[in-house]
Amino acid sequence: VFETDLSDGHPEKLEPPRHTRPQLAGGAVCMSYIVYVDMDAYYVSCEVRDRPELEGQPVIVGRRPTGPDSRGVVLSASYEARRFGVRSALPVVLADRRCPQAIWVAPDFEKYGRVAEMIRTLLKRWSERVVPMSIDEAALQVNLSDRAAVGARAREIQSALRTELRLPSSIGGSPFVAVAKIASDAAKPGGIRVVTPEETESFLEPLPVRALPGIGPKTAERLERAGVTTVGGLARASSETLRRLLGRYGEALAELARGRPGPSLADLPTDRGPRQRSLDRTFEHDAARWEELRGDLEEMAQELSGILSQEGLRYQQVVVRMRWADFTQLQRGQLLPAATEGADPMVAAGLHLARELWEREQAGRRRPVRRLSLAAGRLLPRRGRQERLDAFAAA
DNA sequence: TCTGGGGTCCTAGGACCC
DNA sequence: TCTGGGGTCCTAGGACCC
Repeated sequence: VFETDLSDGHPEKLEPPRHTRPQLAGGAVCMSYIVYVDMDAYYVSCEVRDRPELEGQPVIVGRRPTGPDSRGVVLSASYEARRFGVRSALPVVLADRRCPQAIWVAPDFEKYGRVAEMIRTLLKRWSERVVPMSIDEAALQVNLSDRAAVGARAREIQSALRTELRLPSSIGGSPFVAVAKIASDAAKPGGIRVVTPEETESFLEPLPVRALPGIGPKTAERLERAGVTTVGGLARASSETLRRLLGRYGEALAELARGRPGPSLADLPTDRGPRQRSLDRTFEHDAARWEELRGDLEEMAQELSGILSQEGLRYQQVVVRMRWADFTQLQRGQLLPAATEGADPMVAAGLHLARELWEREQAGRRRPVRRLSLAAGRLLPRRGRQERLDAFAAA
């Protein structure tokens, strides 16, 4: 999450922000801290919570492979399992090979969502501003400006999570959201790391560029080819180099590397509704016939529209994605004339789009399909008023 | 080593509008 | 008949995150 493009057509954004933004240069005024809470081995911890006998065991959340060509990856691994080289995103086949004695637990996402709500409720005890950053991470504005006080607060929070919810966590502290997150990573597992403004540069300097949120494998590789491997190196890179390598985004990353703030917590949206809902299905064996795709797509549209209506959401866009064995993928989307609900328009649009992608592939390389995805976008909350001229008929 | 399922944001090009 | 400068929206693809 970085600010970019401040000047393009948004003159109001050039004005100083309403709130006090922490500053590094020019004197430390009101360096109010952010405490960043990141749960350890979250899915596994949720399971251990319900089954204490799993404590201290090598536990893997994921679907245990049934054969050598089982598809799937590990969702979460306990630290005991990690000792065998098992980690999230590792193919389940390899995980089973590396740690045959592991205890496998099938994922229960509803549970993880419920527990996440409990965590957020607990965190609100220490701050009115709790911003969920993902299912297992949250940032809190704590209105403290002294490292000892922040450390003490972090210990209180960590101990409440452990005793009241029986969940382990790692906590980072910094006036800057991104630095607080990086500090929580550095504190894993089970630790607390507070980085003062004065320490920020020396804390970041030696880290690999990959430690910065927003730098993934591709960007790291591009940087490495230019001789930039550490955050310190990134901070020292010239503007031209960054622009050439990473475009406009590069400047924002370098600012972060130099220890300057990204957006403040007050700028991060807390409870914006979802942008998209989607379902993905990876075939056990790549699909080579249209009938297989069609059947699955209809099922997925039924399920997805059901989820949306449960959430009270209408959709105005339908997107279909296909991935082939070589992992390349293609997508086609369609904007509907109006926000709508129910399965029928989704089935119709989905089939049309999938057919288009399918025909295109049949005209060319005719690869079988590995994964099929269906997404609904442009989501709007359902309201009780008429949205379409022809809605009278339905009413 | 062989890669799931769910999301987010950014960018570039084209169509279109005034 | 050929044309500027500004903007928005849409689509597709890419990178990243947990």
